[in-house]
Amino acid sequence: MSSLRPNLYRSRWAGELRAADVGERVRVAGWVHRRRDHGGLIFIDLRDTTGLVQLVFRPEDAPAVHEEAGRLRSEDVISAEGELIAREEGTVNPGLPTGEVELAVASLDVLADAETPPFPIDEDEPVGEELRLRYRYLDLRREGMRRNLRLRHDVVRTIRDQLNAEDFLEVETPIMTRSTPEGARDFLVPSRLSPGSWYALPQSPQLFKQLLVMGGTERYFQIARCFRDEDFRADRQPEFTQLDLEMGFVEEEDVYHAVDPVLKAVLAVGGIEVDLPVERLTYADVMLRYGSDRPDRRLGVEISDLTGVFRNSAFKVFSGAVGAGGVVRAISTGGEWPRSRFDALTERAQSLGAKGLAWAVVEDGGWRSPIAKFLSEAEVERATAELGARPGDAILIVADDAAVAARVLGALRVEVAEGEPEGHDLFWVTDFPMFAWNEGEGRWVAEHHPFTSPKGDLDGDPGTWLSRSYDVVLDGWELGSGSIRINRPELQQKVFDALGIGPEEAEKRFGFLLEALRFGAPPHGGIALGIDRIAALLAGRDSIRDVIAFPKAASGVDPLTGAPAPVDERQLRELGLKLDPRA
RNA sequence: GCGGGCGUAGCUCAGUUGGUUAGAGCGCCGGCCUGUCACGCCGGAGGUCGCGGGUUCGAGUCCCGUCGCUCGCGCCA
Repeated sequence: MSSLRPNLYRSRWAGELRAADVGERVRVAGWVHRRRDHGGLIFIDLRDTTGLVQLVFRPEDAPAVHEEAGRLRSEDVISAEGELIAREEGTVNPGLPTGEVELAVASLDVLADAETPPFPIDEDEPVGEELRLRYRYLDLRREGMRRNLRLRHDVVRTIRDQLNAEDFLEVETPIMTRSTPEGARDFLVPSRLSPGSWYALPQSPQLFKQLLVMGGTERYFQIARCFRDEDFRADRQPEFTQLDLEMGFVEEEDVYHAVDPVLKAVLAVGGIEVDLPVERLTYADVMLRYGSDRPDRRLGVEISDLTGVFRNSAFKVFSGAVGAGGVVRAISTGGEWPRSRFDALTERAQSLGAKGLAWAVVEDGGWRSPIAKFLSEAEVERATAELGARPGDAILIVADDAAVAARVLGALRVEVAEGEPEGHDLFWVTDFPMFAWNEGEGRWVAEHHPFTSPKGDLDGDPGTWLSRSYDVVLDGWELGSGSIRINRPELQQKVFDALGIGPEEAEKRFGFLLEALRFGAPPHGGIALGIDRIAALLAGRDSIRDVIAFPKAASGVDPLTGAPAPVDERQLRELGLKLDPRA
């Protein structure tokens, strides 16, 4: 901490006092972190935002102050003044930055009393999350959260520094905007002045950043809050923060060129070194080899395609799947498992949508497996070779359509991987399919979003189109995602058409975008990086809640404020709203 | 919407095959203690075993329901 204006409460930061300051009259202020009352001597560890310093109260120095110190309790707020003294030899605490000194307190002000906290502040032992969130202001006093918030700050500051140096302009976009239902569910805000009409909170500043570039802001960024009304995960909150970025007159390489150094600088905040340029893999490649578009490659196990081996197999489960347009894929990994492990994995595979899971253990003469008797020697031999499996290895095989096989084996490879992954793994995934078929709705939906430039045979089957989009993945986490956007209205409408959004509906929902495109939009593209996820990863936390000051609990409520909460009848009336009595 | 795990003292947890008065560590309260830094020693208070029902002579433990928390699936362009 650099500057400090000495005032009524403090003349110095507690955590910055050093041997060089010995002899100085010092006043410090903060919370009672811990007390050690020896009856005679009393020691108090005083905590402020910079750290701890030991206060010592000696009855022979100031009897009244000593007596008052005896009444101090954890988390009382105090200001203490006295001479900073050197600790005697043998009483130095090498574990504390201020361990060579202590403050001999001559006067003490108790600024506020504290009730006993519901959980310990002075140690980072795990505490139930709901309790932590209910008393978040206490949780934030703890070392772990203080470190996490600092880390997050460093991440954001690094991003700003980097982009400022590259002449990006930070621009704010609206929080109250228009609902453009395509993708996640919107949070809605009723309009008092236009009863029956609603604002929506932005799922991302997507359209605004495109409009900014069309508006001549060729390099835009924002640390943007985004809102999505979907169910929670450890890495998903209804409101979250993105680095949102967009550039004009660019192709993919320009975006990588701009973002790679940002990634390098940001990850360096957490001590992660990466070499540039960041590696690039295609979607088709990662889906085949890892069964996921955001694989953790450090786990080692890779998926092998055995479709060719079993195309004409006498085992109809395999050849039948291939005949129906599906695939046969497998993973192999070391270790002989009990039957129960295979049963459990089969159950897991089925819960992920597989019809079944074939398994085998490689032995010298062939496979020990319930399906071994259906397979020819040649098939077993080729499959074993393809997998690179050795005697003792377990093999898990899925025969299904490609998407199911990828999903199931992608999950199983994570499940069977052994040991803690070491190091870090950062890469781009490129060449995503433009659309995914939504079984439930019976239509194509955009894999990224409908403003992404497609590529491939645009006169052919939309299912074969690829998109000019890219994700960046670190250690199995999707850190961000972006694309080169459409900059011509007729191509935009073509994509809308493929999505089943006719000209009339497109005009209604996205008319302002189509109109803007007609006024001369440069080729443009950008990306959004998840700040919460990056911070959580660098902090070594599984949950982004640990890097958000005031997150919602997994149930969607804020245990601290009680949000969401009912509102007054009067407020509803003003908004022209009436609750459905059935609700 | 679906599935897994959890719910016992303020906190973190243990609790055997269903069996006496439900325990531990930390915290809290009181006492003692002048060099501690996870201070130490002595003593003490503190429980709707999430809630409701059931089985049983007897339930923290078994069964059913329900609520809450959490992780995942669906969902999340």
